Amino acid sequence: MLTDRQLLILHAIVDDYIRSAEPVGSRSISKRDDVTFSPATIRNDMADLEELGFLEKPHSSAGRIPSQKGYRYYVDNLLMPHHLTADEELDIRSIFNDRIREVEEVIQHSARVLSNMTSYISLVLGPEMFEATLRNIQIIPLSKGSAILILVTDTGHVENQTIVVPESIEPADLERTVNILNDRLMGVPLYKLRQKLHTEVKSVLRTHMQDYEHILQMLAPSLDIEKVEKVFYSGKTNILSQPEFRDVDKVRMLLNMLEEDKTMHQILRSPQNGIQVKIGQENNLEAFDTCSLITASYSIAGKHMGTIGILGPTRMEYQRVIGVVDMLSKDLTRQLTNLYQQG
Amino acid sequence: MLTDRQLLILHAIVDDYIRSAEPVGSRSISKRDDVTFSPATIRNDMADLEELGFLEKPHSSAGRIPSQKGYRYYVDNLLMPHHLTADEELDIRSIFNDRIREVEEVIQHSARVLSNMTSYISLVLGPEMFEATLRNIQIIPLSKGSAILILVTDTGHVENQTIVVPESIEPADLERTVNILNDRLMGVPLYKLRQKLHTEVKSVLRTHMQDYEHILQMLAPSLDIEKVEKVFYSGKTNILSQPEFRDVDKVRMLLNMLEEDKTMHQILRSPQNGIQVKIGQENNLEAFDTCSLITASYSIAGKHMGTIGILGPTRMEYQRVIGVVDMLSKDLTRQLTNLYQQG
DNA sequence: TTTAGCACTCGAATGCAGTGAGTGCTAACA
DNA sequence: TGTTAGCACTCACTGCATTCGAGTGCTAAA
Repeated sequence: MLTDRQLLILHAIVDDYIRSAEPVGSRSISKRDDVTFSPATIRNDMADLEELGFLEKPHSSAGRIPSQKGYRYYVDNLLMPHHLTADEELDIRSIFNDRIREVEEVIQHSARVLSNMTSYISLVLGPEMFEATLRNIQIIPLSKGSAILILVTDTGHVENQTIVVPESIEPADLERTVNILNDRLMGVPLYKLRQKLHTEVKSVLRTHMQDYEHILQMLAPSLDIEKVEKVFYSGKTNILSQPEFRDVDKVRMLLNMLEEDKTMHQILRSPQNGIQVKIGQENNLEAFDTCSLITASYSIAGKHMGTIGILGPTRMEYQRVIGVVDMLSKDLTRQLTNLYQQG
Repeated sequence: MLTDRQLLILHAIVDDYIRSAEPVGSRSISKRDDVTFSPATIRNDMADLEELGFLEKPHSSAGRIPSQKGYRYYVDNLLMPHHLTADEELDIRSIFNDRIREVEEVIQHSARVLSNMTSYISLVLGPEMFEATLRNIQIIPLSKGSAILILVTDTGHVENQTIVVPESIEPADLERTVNILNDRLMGVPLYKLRQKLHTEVKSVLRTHMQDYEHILQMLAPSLDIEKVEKVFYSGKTNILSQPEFRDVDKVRMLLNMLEEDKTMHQILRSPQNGIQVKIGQENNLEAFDTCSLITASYSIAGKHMGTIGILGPTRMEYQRVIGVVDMLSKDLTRQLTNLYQQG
């Protein structure tokens, strides 16, 4: 177990390093108000902390920097809860000041605010529309052979696609089809649409419509909702101000990774509630070896919607970021639930 | 006027510099197959070209690099038309291979292909829905106090917003309202919706609906379509491979500029037809001083839709990029027109 | 157990030749 | 008169030696 003094020193080193990005020496720590020991004493404890794996030396004549294990201990045991400043509260409030027009708009706005507040990269997954249920379906004829198919979910998400309408199908047929679809598919989760289409809807269509084969063919590809959701980012350029990203190659590696939708999707998809902190190699991704990821999920009426998070260097202001992300995810959940809860 | 030899040398220097990004010396030019003069002769012409402003020296003992004026002359007078390679044609074709589900999807896909082909940043403005006309309007009730309003344009664009529904309005009222709106607003350009709402629609609503004031209030903000369209990018990280962007500060300046939607919007908005090439300071934007922008517009059935383009260093492969952008914009126009032309 | 003292380490900064790619100028040449 | 060979000159870049200083580890004294 670590002694009180070792804890104090570890805490001081992490704090200092997060602020300055420079290796921390024994002398500078001994000068802090909350530290009363001499540099030599601190050096001894630093050597111990290094042996235990909490600190590392960039080279033998430099100060110490926290290791990944050091950050982990700091986050798990030393962190005090963060009380949002008045400015921070205002920033978060500002998201909900405007009239909410669209869920996605709010989420993206949140990402923007988050990256501005923290100077790191903010990431957003969702809203997760896969498990949402269908509220309404529309087909709007556009030209001779094409129409727009629109799906509205109970969470207010709108999905639209162009579909090709076979010659043989009349506007009146489309109208009847839409009525049948709304009648039979309302309340069905999106991922079950395809299946329902080929069972229940098929048999109903057969009894009512002459050309039901063509209609089925027209609808099938559109109702096969894919599971891939886009990941949104804000503040990608923020990391360019961080000293650990002075190196263009490192920046490129990181930014390229962010373009890999599948990987990022996987990393962000965490149905777990509450704040999650992944430090350095805990992300299991080479490009993120020197980054930390702080995420929280948001939901609508208890239904998991997506994830919002912050990506920064391992040398990150954990306390503040955790506080802000936590608050924002809770506010999001409350406000969206408020707006969309089943009435 | 420039002599033939000077033209040859200017051409050679620009070509070489575009390839190598290194100042070009007289000796290396004299070694080219198409050049038969000695380095000394070439030096004389280089001095002349410098005096005329077509070339510059980074420092007195280095080779020459093209000036902005040099690039301009190169683009205007020396460039040969580019014949697309088989691979390039394939890449462009690939955009239209998949079933087209959405205009925006195609446009963004185009941007991605374009940035991959060129290794520069591709930008896309549009599709321009401001002048599109309304094809259909829907209001889908969501919960007690909220609904989704959906606008479909003749170009297949779908716009949706959440609206707040006053307590006093019944579902039946909404349905009647939608019918009136479709009856009166179909074919109206989006930018005239607001005006029409307060004149024609207002008077019709008054005669049919008891609570028309509330309904107007509910609709007004949603039909006030803003003119701001988003600019999409692809390949932002590509410039990190360019030697002129070794400097993180320069990268940050450029990428930050790309986030300024208003400025970028203005820069890309050019109703002019055909290829446009803006070199360096011609962009009138400090962050773009060492960049060139190549743009072309695309349209649907003769109606201007948006702009697609490439942003790279002034040391850009003009010939190839111009060829590719030109081809793509024409293909886009053809394919989209095909799909959405008034039937 | 803590601290003062001291030798030691090593990266960063500085100064200084040497190198070489490139230039401009002059004089000779076709 | 236009072209070219020759040559002195410029200047970024590289490598090397030197200094500087922040920081360490160790030892011995308090």
